Amino acid sequence: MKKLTIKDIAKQFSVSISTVSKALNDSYEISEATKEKIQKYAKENNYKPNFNALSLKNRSTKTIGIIIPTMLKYFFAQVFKGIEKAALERGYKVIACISNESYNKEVEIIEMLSNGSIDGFIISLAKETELKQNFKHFQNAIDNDTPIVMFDRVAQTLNCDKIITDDFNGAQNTVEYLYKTGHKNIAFVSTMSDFHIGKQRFLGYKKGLENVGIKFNENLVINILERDYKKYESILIPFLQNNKIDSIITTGESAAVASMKAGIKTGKEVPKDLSVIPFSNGILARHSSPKMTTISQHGELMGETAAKILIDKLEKKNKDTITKVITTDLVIRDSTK
Amino acid sequence: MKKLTIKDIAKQFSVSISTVSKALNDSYEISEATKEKIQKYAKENNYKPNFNALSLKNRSTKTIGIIIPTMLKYFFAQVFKGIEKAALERGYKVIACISNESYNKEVEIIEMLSNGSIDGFIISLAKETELKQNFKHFQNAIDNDTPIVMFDRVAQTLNCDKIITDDFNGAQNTVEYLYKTGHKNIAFVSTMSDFHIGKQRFLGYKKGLENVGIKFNENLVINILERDYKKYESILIPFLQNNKIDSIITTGESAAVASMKAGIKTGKEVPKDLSVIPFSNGILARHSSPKMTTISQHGELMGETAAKILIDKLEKKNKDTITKVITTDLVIRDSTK
DNA sequence: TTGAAAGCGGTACCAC
DNA sequence: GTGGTACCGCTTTCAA
Repeated sequence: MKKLTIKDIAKQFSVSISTVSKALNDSYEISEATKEKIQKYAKENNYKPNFNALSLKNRSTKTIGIIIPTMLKYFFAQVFKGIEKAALERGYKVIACISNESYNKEVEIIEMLSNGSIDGFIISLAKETELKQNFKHFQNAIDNDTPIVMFDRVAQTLNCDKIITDDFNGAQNTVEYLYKTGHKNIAFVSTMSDFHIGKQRFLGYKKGLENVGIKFNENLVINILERDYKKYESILIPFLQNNKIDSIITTGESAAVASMKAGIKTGKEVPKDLSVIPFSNGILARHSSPKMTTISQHGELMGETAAKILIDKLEKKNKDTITKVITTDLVIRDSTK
Repeated sequence: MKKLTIKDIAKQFSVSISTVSKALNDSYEISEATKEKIQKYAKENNYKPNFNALSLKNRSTKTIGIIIPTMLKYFFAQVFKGIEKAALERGYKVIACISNESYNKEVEIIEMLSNGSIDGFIISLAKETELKQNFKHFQNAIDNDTPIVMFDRVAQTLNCDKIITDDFNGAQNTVEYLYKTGHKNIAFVSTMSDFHIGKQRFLGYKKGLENVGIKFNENLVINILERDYKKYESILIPFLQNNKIDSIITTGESAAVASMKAGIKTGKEVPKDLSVIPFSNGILARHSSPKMTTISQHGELMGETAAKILIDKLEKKNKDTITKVITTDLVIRDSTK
């Protein structure tokens, strides 16, 4: 069964295609009688205006391109959910692409979609791209009138809308919280020291220490490569043995789980002897034992916000370039005393 | 900067648009000299044939529509990764939509995309749809020449390609494995007894018991509603107290984590007194303590397979309706003795 | 109130 | 080797 077109309907009623088009769009030019019968027929036969014809005509696809490093991390899946939801509400579709942390893949995807497939992009940087600090492919898109909204891992030097987590304050507040609940030897475990957001979290940690009057001790900071995820525990055990530590802030969940395990293996009880708080987005935190207190990031809200800002821009409801900060919340569970 | 079109190039060199079109497509009709200069100019100015014009002309969008219940479960994220990868390799884009387990949302999405936006669908049923067993919206799409490939949660009664996990054998083999490693009181915890795949897993469990000569005991089977996920542990504690159980197979990760916790709270050691094996897709299993032995599902492979089968169908490389079974693997970790 | 025709950006057939 | 033109499905202006 071939799809019904305006032409078919026109033939059916022996009228012109313009009459049908106007009738379907409820134009005042067309008589009630004609409109009614055409609309009825269209509905009954499940007529749908062809997407590509419309997009061609309108020079607008009502489609958003998403480029994210992975869908396997809960945070990104959450953001995606938010984007998809907000987009659909406003009649937009979402083409989702995975960069796999690769610069080349990112470039390819932009190329592929820069042919009128999409009206705008929502992007979080691939690790490689962030290290390279090469944003030509994005600048290109922007120059071609394709707006970009970046979230979480954003290109500092690129002039586009941005949604970021309040990483600095998140870390700072957490240090203060730990201090208030009786911790004096607060360690910082980072698996993203190369990333801008990793640096912000570290700076927030330092500032937090300063605020409560604890002297910064670089021995209590450890940077681990994310790709060494299998060795987290074996790296953290000596770290805990060789230093006096009563609490740990980590930049992610896996490192927090490993910290708790390392703590237990070095004879500490969580949270009695060791409190652990990750920046996190939920899934492991809620299933570990004990369940973890987290610096929660509101991924879904980030996604919704990104979509709204992009669509506002596409529909000219907003012309300025804005950077929106989404605050973090400390969600208290059982890994802190 | 407006996007370059064939017309612009034609004007630039004072030739006709057909000449440009042919030159860009490297037609033998055009002189080398002309081809060269036009191709060079196009490349330098980043010319890209307009997607919507092409789709309109070719009646093919090279785009796949995905409808899945959620992206927050690791399994679905894995499948998505596989689809996206395989699709991109063959020059296809992917529009991803979330049904949120809702029948109405599923219908809406199909409606939205059935206007020439996509060439075919890859779908995993929303829970509501599976309960309703109402597949009209899918049948509609198929009747309109839009092929559908279903995976994991498939519509039994719908005539379309399907990719399924070998749930029955996965459970059966696991029972046999547990028996061989010295377990006699094997329990079955299901959080998807309403789903077809849940039933298959249960039947496989029963068959496995039969194979090794253990009499089926319905007291060792418990069905929990997934929405009661917060109560898993409190439901499982009496289950473990009131029955003699030395091992548990669960249909999902969360229930397995809860089983281990319940086991510990009732004085059992994992895996010494209690072995736990979930059907699973990895993330919690690898971070729990102890790490869990799993019946692994190969989500990414499922996704790749689904994409390939759909694209083969779209490109007429395959006309038959096929059902492909992806086998499970028992991945041994530390939750079994 | 209805219809003809141009145009969105391409491709491809047919003339020249 | 190059150009004219119809067509993909739809909207919109202008004329009837």
